[in-house]
Amino acid sequence: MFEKHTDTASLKIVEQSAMNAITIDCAIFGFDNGILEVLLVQHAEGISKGKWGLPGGWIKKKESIDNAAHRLLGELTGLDNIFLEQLKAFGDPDRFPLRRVITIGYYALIKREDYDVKAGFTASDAKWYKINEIPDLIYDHNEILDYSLKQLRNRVRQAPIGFNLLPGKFTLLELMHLYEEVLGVAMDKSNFRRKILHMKLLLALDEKQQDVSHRAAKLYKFDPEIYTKLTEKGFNFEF
Amino acid sequence: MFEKHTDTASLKIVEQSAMNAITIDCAIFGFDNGILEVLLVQHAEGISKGKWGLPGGWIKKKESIDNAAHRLLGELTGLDNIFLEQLKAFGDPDRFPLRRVITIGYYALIKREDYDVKAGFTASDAKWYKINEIPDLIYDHNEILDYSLKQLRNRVRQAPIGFNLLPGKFTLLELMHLYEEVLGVAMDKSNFRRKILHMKLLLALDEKQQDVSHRAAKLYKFDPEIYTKLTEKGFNFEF
DNA sequence: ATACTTGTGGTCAAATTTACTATAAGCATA
DNA sequence: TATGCTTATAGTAAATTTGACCACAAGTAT
Repeated sequence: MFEKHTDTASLKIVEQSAMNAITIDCAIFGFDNGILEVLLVQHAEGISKGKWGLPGGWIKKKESIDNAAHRLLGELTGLDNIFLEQLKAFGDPDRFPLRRVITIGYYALIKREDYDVKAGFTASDAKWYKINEIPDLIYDHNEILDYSLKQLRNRVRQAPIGFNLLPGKFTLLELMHLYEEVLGVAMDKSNFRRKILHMKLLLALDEKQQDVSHRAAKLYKFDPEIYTKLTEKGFNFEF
Repeated sequence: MFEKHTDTASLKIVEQSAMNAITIDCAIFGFDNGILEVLLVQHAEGISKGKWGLPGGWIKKKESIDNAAHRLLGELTGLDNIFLEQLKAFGDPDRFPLRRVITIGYYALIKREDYDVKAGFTASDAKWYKINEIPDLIYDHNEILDYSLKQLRNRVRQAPIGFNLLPGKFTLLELMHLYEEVLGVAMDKSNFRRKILHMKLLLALDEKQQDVSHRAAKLYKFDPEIYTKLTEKGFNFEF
């Protein structure tokens, strides 16, 4: 289970089977209604009781740090095969108030439609926050989150990881809005359409939007085969 | 002092004042005569005696990991203010043979003209290796080095960090050769010249090459002021 | 004086980007 | 059913950038 960050309590939680000076903290991004959000969890006890932070936890002695991150992520969201990348290690000597703990930051992208808060986490435990309405977080979690966002903005321009935030089928305009929101820029829909279609990374489906009060747009899906072919040759996702 | 990697010996080296399950390993790149090289150090004792690896060391209890990396780098090369960036943490459970140790990878770029192997490191202790002539390294250091190289190739296209490998004054062709070597591509000197000058990132000096047996090229230097201005606006260093 | 090497300044066609305009398709309302 | 509203989709023309060249300049070496 992802630890609900605690202070003194967390010290007791470290079992024999876990590394005791290294944690994992993860910024989980979701995209809902055109808005980029991040999943935060609330401290249950300790000196930071009531404060919010990134979900995190300990690394077991026998698992790799990537595995630990995937395990923790699965325990919190119930999701497997989530897009997850390591950011870097954060190691200020007094980032953690009680003793020296280095944390390894990760960021994850999930499809909100698949997500469901798991048992053990009530609505008051875990909550989505808009990325420009982030409160004061515990420890150095604001710094980690800022870095995550920076990294997300960089990576999204290098590789088509943005798809991990969208449902399986999406319209070109939804995709464009995602890029606009993540990168914080305005785009021209006509030019975006031309550019993205020209990459041949999308598969046009024989399906259209439903229940919209205007002309329905064609739905597309992302073609992972073509993607891997393109990444081998190296390509650029600038907009 | 950067540890000359040892196995059993290194365990004793960890003093009270250092974290005992986290190390730092650093890929130090240099550019000499048109060739990209990396600085490796040799094991003095232990089960990997004679094998080469990345220089590394322990993190003191009271220093940040960035500071630790800078300190270690200074101890080995005698250089301050070196360009240094964290890569990420490497944490396979059995990457280190004797117990669980997570390492934080860094990469650094240094100007070979400034570099001098420090006392305590003889020629047989530390040596520059061409990046396509890397031997089998200890532990997971080949993986770390591969990742460094990948990161260097990525970063060099995003930001003008390549300058950290060149002397203070350089010709446009030297700069181009650096990019050709790092990225492994061939470029057109005329087009390169046009593109790089168009960025207005270089300051033309009133000086020319000396002692060359052909027409001397104009020397340029990198203008950090213009660079910071440009980075704020965001720019692209693709070639 | 001549050949040789590298530096520097161009050209031109192709490709891409940017800023628009125009039309199509569907829904909502009068 | 006609009219307008909204979004989807297609196109166009100018500006910019790229890629593949060529030509001459400025030095060295013979």
